[in-house]
Amino acid sequence: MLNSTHNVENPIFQKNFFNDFQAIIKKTGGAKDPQGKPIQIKEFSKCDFRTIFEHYEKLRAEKKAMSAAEKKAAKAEKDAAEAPYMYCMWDGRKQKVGNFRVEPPALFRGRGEHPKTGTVKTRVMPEQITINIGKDAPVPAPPEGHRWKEVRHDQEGTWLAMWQENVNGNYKYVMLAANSDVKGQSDYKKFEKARELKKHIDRIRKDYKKGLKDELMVNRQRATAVYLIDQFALRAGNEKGEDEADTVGCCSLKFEHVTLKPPNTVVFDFLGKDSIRYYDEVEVDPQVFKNLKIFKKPPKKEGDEIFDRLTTSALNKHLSSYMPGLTAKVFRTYNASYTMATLLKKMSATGTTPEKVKQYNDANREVAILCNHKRTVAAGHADQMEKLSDRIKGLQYQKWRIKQMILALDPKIKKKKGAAYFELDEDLDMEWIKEHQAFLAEELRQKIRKKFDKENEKRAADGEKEMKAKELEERLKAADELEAKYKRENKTKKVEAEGRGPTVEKFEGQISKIDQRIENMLLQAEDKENNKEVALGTSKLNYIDPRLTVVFSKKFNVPIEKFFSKTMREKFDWAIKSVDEDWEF
DNA sequence: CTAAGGACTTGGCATGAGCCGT
DNA sequence: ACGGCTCATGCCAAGTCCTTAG
Repeated sequence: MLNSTHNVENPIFQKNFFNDFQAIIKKTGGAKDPQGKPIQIKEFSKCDFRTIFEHYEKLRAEKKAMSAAEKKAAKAEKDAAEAPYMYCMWDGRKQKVGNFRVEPPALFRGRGEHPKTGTVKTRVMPEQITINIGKDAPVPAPPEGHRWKEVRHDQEGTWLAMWQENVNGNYKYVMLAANSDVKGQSDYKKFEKARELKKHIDRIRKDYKKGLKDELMVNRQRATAVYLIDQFALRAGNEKGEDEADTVGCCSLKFEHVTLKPPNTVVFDFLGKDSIRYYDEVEVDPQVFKNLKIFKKPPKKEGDEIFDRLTTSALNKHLSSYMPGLTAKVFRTYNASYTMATLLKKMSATGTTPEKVKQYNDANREVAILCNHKRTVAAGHADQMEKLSDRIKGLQYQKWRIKQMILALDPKIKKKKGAAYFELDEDLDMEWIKEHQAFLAEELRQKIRKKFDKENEKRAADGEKEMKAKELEERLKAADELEAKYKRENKTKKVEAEGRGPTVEKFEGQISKIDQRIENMLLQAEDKENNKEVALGTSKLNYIDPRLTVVFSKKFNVPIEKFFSKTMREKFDWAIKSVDEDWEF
């Protein structure tokens, strides 16, 4: 991780790591110099860990350098070693296990400004691990010379093994994979619960609207919080400890996270789960605005909680009075799925498959934005967009040339199709075209060289004589000719018909193919740009009722594979086989 | 009531397999 | 067949929420 400068330069990371490092050095007999004399290690900045880093770099390089056959063999070996742990028997049925590997030792990183970043996460020993297994099942043997912490026969829990991690004292569980029966059932239950909320939502909304004016401050705070959770899909916001990153949700919002702009605009600006920034400027119900103003009234100041009379458990207790099992997070599921359902319903079934997929993704994106699912813009995003637009332009240019070839075959077509048809696209100018032509020529040269080298390699291998450099030069002339041809075309604005037996029909066929490719790439480009800082995966995986996607797929006749990957199809198997196209959320 | 314990879902991101255009 | 790139997948951290203890 020496290349992970973002972490390594963080002073908290350094301090936490160095404390643990010194303790471990001490515990393992102290440090020695090359002569074997004991020495004290006192300063992090004087330590050079590069040899460790280089060691791992070397291993990486070796792995990368393996031949395809070696890689295949290594993978087969790994698969064989893992095979016994991949599945378990659950009530007599074979089920896939999710995370069957214990987490290896590492430096804890955490997200955001985590006070414990850099701490050494130690190796988990069998003595720390509790096994949960059927009463009559044979207990798997711990590693030689070790024993399990405990063997339990808990019928209620869904975990197979459990341990406590040393950095934060969190529990870690080995559970079944997402495609297992238990996980599928609980997923189904989750969405059914959200659907049930539909029957109560009007009453709840009416109630909290009324509650916004409640005399009792506790109730008024509660109603305001439910309003925010329902309208803006905020998380519940449990209290957090001193030794965790400072993030908030609804109930833990602080004074400085909410700015009021009269008459009724509210600006939210805070770090939510995973220290992801939530920023939104919204108009709210006038009474909500008034309430927030009251909740922020002096002597309240920065650092104080807005909902000081409210806890998540009180809020959830209240919610459960409307409907058993109703909690804050159900609103997120409900509103996400409801939004998706509404958007999908509005769609028309016209267009090509990529267009329908894009429409679906657009709806998916709206849900992701609602849930504030973000990602950092990929490092090469701008470059990638540039490249994509160049490829589109390249196709437009290619199309223009083919059109000129049609004219070369039959100049009379110009009148028939209209002159505009044969004009250059407006985003192509001569400067770009010249650059592009140079690029195409260079590309051709590279190709020729590569082919030449390859043929020579083959000749050498077969014991034949290699071709001379002269031959390469000869071949490279093709690129020069191409350049000359472009030059001529630039001058005369005419393009000779290329290919064997060129006909207008053939060219038109090529053009419509290019048109289709351009269309697809434009969609792709738009999607990419819109998605640069929105993560669609989380909402698709956890919030949008998969049955909505199945219905859309059936109704609009788009294969489900366009929306769900293989693992997702397995996870949502219960949904895929349960609904027809009339199903509604 | 609060705090801690415990079990489960949700979340972003690194990575590596496989896909796609050439 | 190959290399670049995309996207699926695994990883594990960080939430939610229930239960239990005091």
